[in-house]
Amino acid sequence: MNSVSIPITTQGLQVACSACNLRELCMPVGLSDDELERVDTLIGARRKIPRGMPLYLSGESFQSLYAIRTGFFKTEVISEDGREQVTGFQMAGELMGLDGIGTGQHNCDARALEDSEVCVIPFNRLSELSREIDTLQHHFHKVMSREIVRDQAVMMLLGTMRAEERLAAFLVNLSQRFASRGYSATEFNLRMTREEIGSYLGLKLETVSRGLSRLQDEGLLSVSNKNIRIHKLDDLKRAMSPRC
Amino acid sequence: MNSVSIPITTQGLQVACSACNLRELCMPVGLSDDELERVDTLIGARRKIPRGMPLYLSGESFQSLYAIRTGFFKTEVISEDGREQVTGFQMAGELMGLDGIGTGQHNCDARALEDSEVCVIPFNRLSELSREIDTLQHHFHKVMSREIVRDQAVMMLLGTMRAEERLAAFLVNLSQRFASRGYSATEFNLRMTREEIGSYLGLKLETVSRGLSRLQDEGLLSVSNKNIRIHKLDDLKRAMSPRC
DNA sequence: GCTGTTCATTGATTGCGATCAATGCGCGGT
DNA sequence: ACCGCGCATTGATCGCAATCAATGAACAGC
Repeated sequence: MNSVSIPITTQGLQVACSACNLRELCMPVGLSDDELERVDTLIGARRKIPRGMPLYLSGESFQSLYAIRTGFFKTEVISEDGREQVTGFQMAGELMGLDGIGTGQHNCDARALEDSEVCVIPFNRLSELSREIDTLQHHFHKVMSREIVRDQAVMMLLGTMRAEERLAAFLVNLSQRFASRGYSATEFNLRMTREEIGSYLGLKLETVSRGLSRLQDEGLLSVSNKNIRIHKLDDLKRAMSPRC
Repeated sequence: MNSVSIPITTQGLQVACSACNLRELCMPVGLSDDELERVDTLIGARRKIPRGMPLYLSGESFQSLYAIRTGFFKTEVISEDGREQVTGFQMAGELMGLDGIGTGQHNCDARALEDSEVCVIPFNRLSELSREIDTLQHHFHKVMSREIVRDQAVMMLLGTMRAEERLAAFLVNLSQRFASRGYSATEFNLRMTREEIGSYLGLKLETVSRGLSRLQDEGLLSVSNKNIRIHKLDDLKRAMSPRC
């Protein structure tokens, strides 16, 4: 436990960015000590979000970005005519709120799928600081760009893949993100319901359920409620491609 | 013709950003004369892209963003397993290439659908200048953010809408973009084929064709090859919503 | 002007995923 | 431990869009 050496604030236990174990995920590398110190001042506060509660809602004024410290979120867009769609699932180290910059209002709901904690990053401060620290500026631009690329990958999934392929792609993606955080790539618990998976993948919950059962029958994985054990990750990756 | 008073360079006829009639579309408003002058230096060159030719291809090293001066483009992602999907259609005043910032490589193909001309914006110069000019920085962040929001809207289209609804949404979107450029909102020529529309909307070309015929039968519009005349824009907007 | 090619339309049929429906399971609350 | 409710699974059927197929229209090249 390194938290004993960390300053305690009114917000509770605080870990500076410079000491955060998620640093490689959400901060640029190669900052000088001086720069790192200034980046530490970026984080305005922490916020704990209990499971089921919103971090922000569509229409709320945009002030800050949020970096997930612990937990799991979904973002969901609700259109004028009442359609809902999950646009993403976010986990530790990922940034939320980028969609609010354009209009000054949040454009989707962000909701915790389990008890979570985020770092609040006031956008004004980030803008200022990124004018002074090239590396930070470039890192921020990269993060936004990667979000665009991620969205394009989802567009391709929704536009061209069949149900089982989408499911395989979804699971492989989760697997990789867990792995890059030091968790098992082959065994994990889903934080979201079948319905939320379906909404994200453009499928109905029954189709998601059937797809998982099918992948299980094929021996690629085992499903037990929210627990997933991937037995043949290679084959699962192959299942993302057509006619195999 | 105001071009007689404009400096001529080796690139041919040049219009400074400060004098460009697309300024409101691709540049921030509220710049001082001094700032405007510096923004003028941003544009490295012009490039003419003949119909069918690529502006850039996936995998090429990313150096610049491109602002469309005239013409019409599509961007297309090609996945490892050979799937292709049109991820967007871009017209005058819109920015292309944002997806390349994250990896340093272009991530999709950008191809001219008609003879086109773009302003080349070296990304390094844009980064530098946006460190000095707050307004420019903020504008750039807004543009990126809006791209994310746009992509999310496409995700919703692909995830939740039926064929005819997608088609209506597509046409209404085109209509609005033409209108905001001073062209007719109700009569325009499509620059892309049915197949390209289908790829963008996650439909087959036959379905696109049938959908257009159906909207025509319903009296909402007339189709004659690539020419579209919208008769009832309000009803077309309503056709975006389920069961009407 | 003719020809070949690309693009578009329309019809017939198929098949995947949606829908409707019933049952089962797990978890939180008391 | 029991109940109640949300969540998940599985089956039966339906319907929309994909697919297969044929024809026609537009357009570029010679």
